[in-house]
Amino acid sequence: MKTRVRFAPSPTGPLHIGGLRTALFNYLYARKHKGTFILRVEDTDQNRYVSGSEAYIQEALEWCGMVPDEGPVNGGAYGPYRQSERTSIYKKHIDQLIASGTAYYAFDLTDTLDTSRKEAEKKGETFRYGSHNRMQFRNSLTLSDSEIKAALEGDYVVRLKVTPGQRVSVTDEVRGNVTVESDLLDDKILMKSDGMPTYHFANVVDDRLMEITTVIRGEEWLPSLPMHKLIYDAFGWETPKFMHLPLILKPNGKGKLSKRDGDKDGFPVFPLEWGEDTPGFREMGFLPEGLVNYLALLGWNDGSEKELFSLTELEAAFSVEGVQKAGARFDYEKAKSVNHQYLSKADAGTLLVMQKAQEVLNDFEEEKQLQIINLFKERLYTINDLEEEIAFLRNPYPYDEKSVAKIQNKNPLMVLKQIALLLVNQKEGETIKNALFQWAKNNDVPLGLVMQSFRLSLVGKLTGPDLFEICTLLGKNVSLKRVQNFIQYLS
RNA sequence: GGCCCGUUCGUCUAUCGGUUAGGACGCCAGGUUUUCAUCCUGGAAAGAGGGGUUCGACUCCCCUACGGGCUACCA
Repeated sequence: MKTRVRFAPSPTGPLHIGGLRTALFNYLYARKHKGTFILRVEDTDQNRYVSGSEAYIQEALEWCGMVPDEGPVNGGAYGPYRQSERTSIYKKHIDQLIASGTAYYAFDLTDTLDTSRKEAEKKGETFRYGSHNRMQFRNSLTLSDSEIKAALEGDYVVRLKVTPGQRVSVTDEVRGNVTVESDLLDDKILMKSDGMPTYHFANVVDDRLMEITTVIRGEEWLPSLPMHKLIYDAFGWETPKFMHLPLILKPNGKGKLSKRDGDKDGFPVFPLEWGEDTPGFREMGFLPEGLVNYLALLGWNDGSEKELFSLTELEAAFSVEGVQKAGARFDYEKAKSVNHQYLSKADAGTLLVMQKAQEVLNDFEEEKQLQIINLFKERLYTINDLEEEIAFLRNPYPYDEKSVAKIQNKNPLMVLKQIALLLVNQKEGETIKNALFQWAKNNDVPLGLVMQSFRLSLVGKLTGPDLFEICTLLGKNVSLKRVQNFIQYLS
């Protein structure tokens, strides 16, 4: 049987990296098994629907290089990939369960249930609508045929009729068997009063109809897995395989990663920007390869010490055995470090089209842009670092006071005048490096003083790439001018 | 509270009964005939606790603790 997996997000806002990683693992699983990667949109909650999120999700997947093989627009043999467009399918399947007696109508008011819930809570218990109390409520199990017929004219939901006294056991590919007593399970609502299916029902029906072979999703679904099994059972269907992924946790503190954590500590939690106030990894200067690689490492490894994987390498290396059981804390420093590796290896052309590079390099001529990128790329953790790195190219001011203080009383003027002299006599295509070093040696001038004075005049501080490269980049005239300016400043 | 899942350096992780418990990020110290957020070398840093099983447990089992998730007509 051909492997088919699906990534099934809800369009309730931007996809965050937890969701993106779920998508990635689905994608990798599909590629590894030469299967099909499907994007299904679970838009059954009309209240939480946020327009633009579906497009966002697609753009994010595309940016990462994970384009779905099916969905969400190209219909075909499996019908629509948006659940809101599949309501007739769910209706048909609900009727099937009603007919077989594995589901029933319920007419209870939300208020009634809320009250029951509060009463139970007062007693320190959890309210459950199930075999022990379902006969106390208004539903098609307790009402007469004529009452049911009348009630069906108004609002109603459909609930799963859970058989008590059985052990429900399902296998998860990552954790092994998960077992729960059916007495503990709710008669879950399968169809809401607005006619939309709940997640649980739509999910099972669609996974079956779309011939999904392995369900790969976040660990938050693990507790409802036994209930899903019961829905499969109600239809007499075989279950697909299940793989529940560990959650991505806050960098520090309790709980799973949320948007607020990013806002607080200044790191992105979304792949792409969502509105102007919320930049994504792309806007923060990440290469998609860097993000994808880091995300793959969060909760998975290939059993070796290898850490750098291209998407293609991941497709081959991915395996269920390597999936971690415990939640993984998000670590922005590590993410940047991975990104740094990609940045330093990427070719200049790739880097130049990145947002920030465009922005800060725009007014240089193309050849200069390439020179700059090549000189600086090994120093960047994100492409956005470029802005600060090259700020001195426009001007080296203000001079870093601490650094100036370091050399001030060591007679830097003598050195600077010599540098100026060498620059004046510098020929096209030559560097003054050798001449300068030779002079320093002959006159017993410490090299540290020479280099620091020179760097301070060109850069304004004591950091940056190779100084003579910088000198070449700035050109003879600008370099000379800066040295003269610094002489003036010190005098 | 109930149920489910988990637990190796601060963090991500290797180990699938016998290892000086390895790597990466971060941190610290050196080095790269100049700086540095690059690069190289070195260092500090871990099996939650208690019981078993076994000749031998980080590894298998149980208990406790801790962490996470779920407990909606949200997904």
